[in-house]
Amino acid sequence: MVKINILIIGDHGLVMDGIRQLLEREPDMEVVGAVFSPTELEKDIADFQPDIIVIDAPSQRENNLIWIKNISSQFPASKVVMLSGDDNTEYVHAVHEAGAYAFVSKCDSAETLIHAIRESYRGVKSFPADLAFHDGSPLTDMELAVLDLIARDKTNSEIGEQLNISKRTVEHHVSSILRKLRVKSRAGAVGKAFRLGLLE
Amino acid sequence: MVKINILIIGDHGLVMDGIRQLLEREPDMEVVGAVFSPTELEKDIADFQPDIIVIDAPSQRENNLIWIKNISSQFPASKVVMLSGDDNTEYVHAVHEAGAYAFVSKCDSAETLIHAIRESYRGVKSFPADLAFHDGSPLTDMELAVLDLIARDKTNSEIGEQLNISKRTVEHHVSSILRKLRVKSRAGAVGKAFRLGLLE
DNA sequence: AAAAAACATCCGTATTTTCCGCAAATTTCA
DNA sequence: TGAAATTTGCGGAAAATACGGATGTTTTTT
Repeated sequence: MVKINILIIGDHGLVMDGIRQLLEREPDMEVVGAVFSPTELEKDIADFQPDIIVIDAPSQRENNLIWIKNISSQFPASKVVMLSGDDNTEYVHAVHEAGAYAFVSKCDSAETLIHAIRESYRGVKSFPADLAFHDGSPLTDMELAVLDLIARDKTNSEIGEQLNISKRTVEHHVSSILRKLRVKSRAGAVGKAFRLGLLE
Repeated sequence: MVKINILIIGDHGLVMDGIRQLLEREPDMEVVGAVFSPTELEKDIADFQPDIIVIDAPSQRENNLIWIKNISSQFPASKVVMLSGDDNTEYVHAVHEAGAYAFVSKCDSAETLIHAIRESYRGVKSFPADLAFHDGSPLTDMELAVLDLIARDKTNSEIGEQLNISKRTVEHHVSSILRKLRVKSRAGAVGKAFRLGLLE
């Protein structure tokens, strides 16, 4: 079985260990790493290749938002689940705007966190009910259009003709798609897109 | 909207025209061609690229079976819907064994034929209820294994290592996959495989 | 049991496509 | 007004694909 790879980011070793224990009890989850407020977040993500990043940072709330923005824009295949003691509406909204997939209050149960991780992995966002959200693709409209044509057996040149852009521009979109989905090949991108529900 | 491309093969021009009229009334279907008992079936399939081939041949029953076998083995992306006036059990069974996706008796209604075409297009076989059938992949086990790894972002070399075969052999399987699914690229193969239900 | 068909394995060569790095102008939107 | 998106170019290495050819095994058919 393919497990959900989870990276934990936090400040409190004790709390992070507790979360790790909680998640390791689940047969479909694996904590591949736990790092303290990272200075090299990109490297950590590249190393651990997490499907889910659980951020548990009681302080430095601005930093959290910056991290989330960076992750969701540069590594959208790693989905952020925010675990916070502060659940005022503005903050929750800011976390969502930043691109996180879930917001779980520390007042919630462990089941809530686990459920939020599974849902995020499936591409479904989980936020407090008082906010209405839409699931967004991490890809832009143009990237999605390109990806769709890739899945329909088109070459970059053909895609360029069809979308009235140059072959070179298509190549650029393709490389953005590969980076965002964290794959090496267009075939891998198509596979991942179907599994993530981006295509059907 | 992407229409279902249909090629009609038959002996009786009048009947074929009637079928064409029936099918053209459906907004999601397009009859891309109609040929009499073809001498160059391969060429016709390559030209018309049909999703569905409706065979309506009252005579030469052996030929029908041979055609179906050739189509299903060499061009499995074109699914055969057999339209026959002869619906004795042995013949229905032979048609199924040959690799057709549906068997419709001429005693049936037009709706039955249209439904059978849509189901076949989705990869679901339609045969008289007295026979039990299983949907089969047109790909061999090895080809399916290769295709799965392609969808998981692997290169041919990586696939070779993983399956303990040479890169060359992988290339051979890939070309078989492309031919059978009638696509030009591995990315197109992955897209088609997901849509046909070969992968998930 | 023998013949035929399908499957799996391997190799060479030539061409096409993909993918990456570097750089930069224009548009769009919050 | 910045940040993100879109657009395009050049050049080059790597991967994929097409086109041939060859051999042994397994399965199916006769």
